[in-house]
Amino acid sequence: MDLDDRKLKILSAIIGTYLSTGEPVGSRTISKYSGLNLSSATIRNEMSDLEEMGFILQPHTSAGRIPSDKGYRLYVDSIMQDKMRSIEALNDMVLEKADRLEEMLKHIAKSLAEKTEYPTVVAAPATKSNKVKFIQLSRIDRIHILAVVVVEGNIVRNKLIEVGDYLSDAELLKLNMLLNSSFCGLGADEITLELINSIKTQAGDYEGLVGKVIDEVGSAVCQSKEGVKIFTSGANNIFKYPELSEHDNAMKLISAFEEQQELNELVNELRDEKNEIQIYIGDEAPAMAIKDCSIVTATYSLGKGLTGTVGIIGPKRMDYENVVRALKALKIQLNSIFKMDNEE
Amino acid sequence: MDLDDRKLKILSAIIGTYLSTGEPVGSRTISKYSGLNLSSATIRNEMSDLEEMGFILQPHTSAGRIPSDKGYRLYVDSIMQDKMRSIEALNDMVLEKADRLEEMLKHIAKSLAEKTEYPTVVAAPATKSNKVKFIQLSRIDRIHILAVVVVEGNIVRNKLIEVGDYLSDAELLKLNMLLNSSFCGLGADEITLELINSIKTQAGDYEGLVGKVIDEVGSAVCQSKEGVKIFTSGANNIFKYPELSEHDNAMKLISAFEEQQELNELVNELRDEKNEIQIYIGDEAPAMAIKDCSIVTATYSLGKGLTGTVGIIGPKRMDYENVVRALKALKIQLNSIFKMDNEE
DNA sequence: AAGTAGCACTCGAATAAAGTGAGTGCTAAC
DNA sequence: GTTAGCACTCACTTTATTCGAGTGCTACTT
Repeated sequence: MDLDDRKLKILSAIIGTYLSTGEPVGSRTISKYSGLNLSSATIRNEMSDLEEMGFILQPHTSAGRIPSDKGYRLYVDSIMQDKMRSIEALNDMVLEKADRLEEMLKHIAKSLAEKTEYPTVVAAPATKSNKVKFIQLSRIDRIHILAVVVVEGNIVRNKLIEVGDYLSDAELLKLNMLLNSSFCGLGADEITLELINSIKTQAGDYEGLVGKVIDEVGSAVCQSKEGVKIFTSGANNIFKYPELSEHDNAMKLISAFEEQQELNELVNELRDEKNEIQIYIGDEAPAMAIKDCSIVTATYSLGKGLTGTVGIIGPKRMDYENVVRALKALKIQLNSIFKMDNEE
Repeated sequence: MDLDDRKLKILSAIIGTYLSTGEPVGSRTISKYSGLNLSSATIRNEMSDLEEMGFILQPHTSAGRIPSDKGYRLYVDSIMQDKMRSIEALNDMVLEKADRLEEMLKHIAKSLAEKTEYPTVVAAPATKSNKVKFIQLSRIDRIHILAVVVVEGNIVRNKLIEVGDYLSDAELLKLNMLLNSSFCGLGADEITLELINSIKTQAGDYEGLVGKVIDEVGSAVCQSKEGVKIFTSGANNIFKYPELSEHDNAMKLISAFEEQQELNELVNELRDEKNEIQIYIGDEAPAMAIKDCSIVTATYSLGKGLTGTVGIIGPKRMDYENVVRALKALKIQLNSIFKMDNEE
């Protein structure tokens, strides 16, 4: 059977209507409001074909049709682009330039959730090899040393370390110089066990302390995939969509958002090298918790392999057009922000 | 009318039964299982009295009785202590000693939520006047200065500041000395505008930079009540209690947990000077979102006026005994951890 | 051959009616 | 004071009924 133009138009009308109502769509509705000037009977015949082809399905006999995953897929792949209506862009999404990356990401998650009315997930940038920019040990009091590690992208980490003996200023200075001269500019792949051992030896009495600092450097620098920080917002939006707020579904989703574990895996799975916007419908996404949802993700880049992921989770009947548009706009903003950071 | 011993026993039986079943309790149930050896008719008479006195109520005629807020109140105030069964204490709640306070608090919220199966809220310690312990500016690159501020309780904050001109090591050292000698040991009440102005003047060309640092010092030191960090966990537990997972309620609760705004106010409202465990039943707590819940809070102290709050939110029929016990145990643990911190 | 009107049919959802049973209050007897 | 007994209440369950949106099929029109 052939998916001719008319069938496509009808399918588009069905999906469009279903997106906004969430109710199965009947032939009469399409006949009246699609502007195709066809009787409901004709529509019915076409619908019958579309169903046979697997693009739509009936929840039960004598109900209207709803899009199948395959139907949604066709929609986002081909139909959507054709009708990209001109809607005001997302430029009013204020991204105050936060000086801390984390705050900014949190803010992004929140803005996006408010704007789109869907739950959002933002994963912090991760890279296989962040480079160390700066290390500093400071004495806080007699027994506490504060280690501050800054890596590229100006991600700051600090760790309080207890020491047995008092360290003199001179000793601290020596350690600082040792650490900085050894590590600055190095990425995870360049920090070898050999190097670490050599430095520990050089540290002499302070091997323990230096060891702890190096641990921190390590975790700052290699941001292991699993450990990437993610920020979520708008989980409560699921209550706006009846099909998601049904008890079991809601529980799964809320749990996933709280635990973050599954989201983390999901986001990593979905980290896309091709740097484009991606749409996963239903089972296409590798996460049980959202198998009744769709997720749209964008990979943003802060340059030099520093990439993170932004995702919007919604019902399958989510407003793909606007979501995609919002993510595209966001991507541009993020890129420009990073450029600003660099130029200043 | 008199609340004699028998009435008390019956009330206790009603509440006990209701706590575990969540269903209205009938006279026959009490007659059979309470061990009082009274007929259902007698129980009915007593129940009628208890209802008149306001301790229990009927959802509708011909239903069993459920405890009223007043009944719960009496229960937690007097009945509960009498029957403190010996249940294994909460010593298996592992509190790995995290070196960062935040991680520890997060961990506490999580453990507690898992242990009790209720949502939990932990508010970071706040005090009107934390004292500054240490300030340090470091140059990260040509245009970025990292300011690290440590206050008592070893809370570390850092802020990245952009500067127009390159600062030499000597200048940085000078600023560091100026800041440390000026602020160390001071609390929020001692940092006056006069002092700030004087320092800014001394900073000369770097007034702007120093101003930003002072802002950070200010926010670190006075941890303004509203801004206290709170950690939540186990919000998904509400789905275990039908009366809370009903759509509207669930939405309110989940939103409250996500926004944190209302929780923050709540926790502040409930910060208790008397340092004891407190129970708020239903409307007793000043927060709309949890008006159908009870909340049990404990105030923990890390010494020197550094107090935080731990709260457990559950249905009114929550297991007060165990929750109170868990919080008491937690309190002891927290106190001892802090002592360890000090002695080391 | 493509489109349409018409009609019988389906089946979930909404509404109504009937039945069930846990629970009550009251009274009278022990 | 306690209890057995009984009539009564009322949410909940079950069953039956209706309703209507929507379908598939057939026959008629163009």
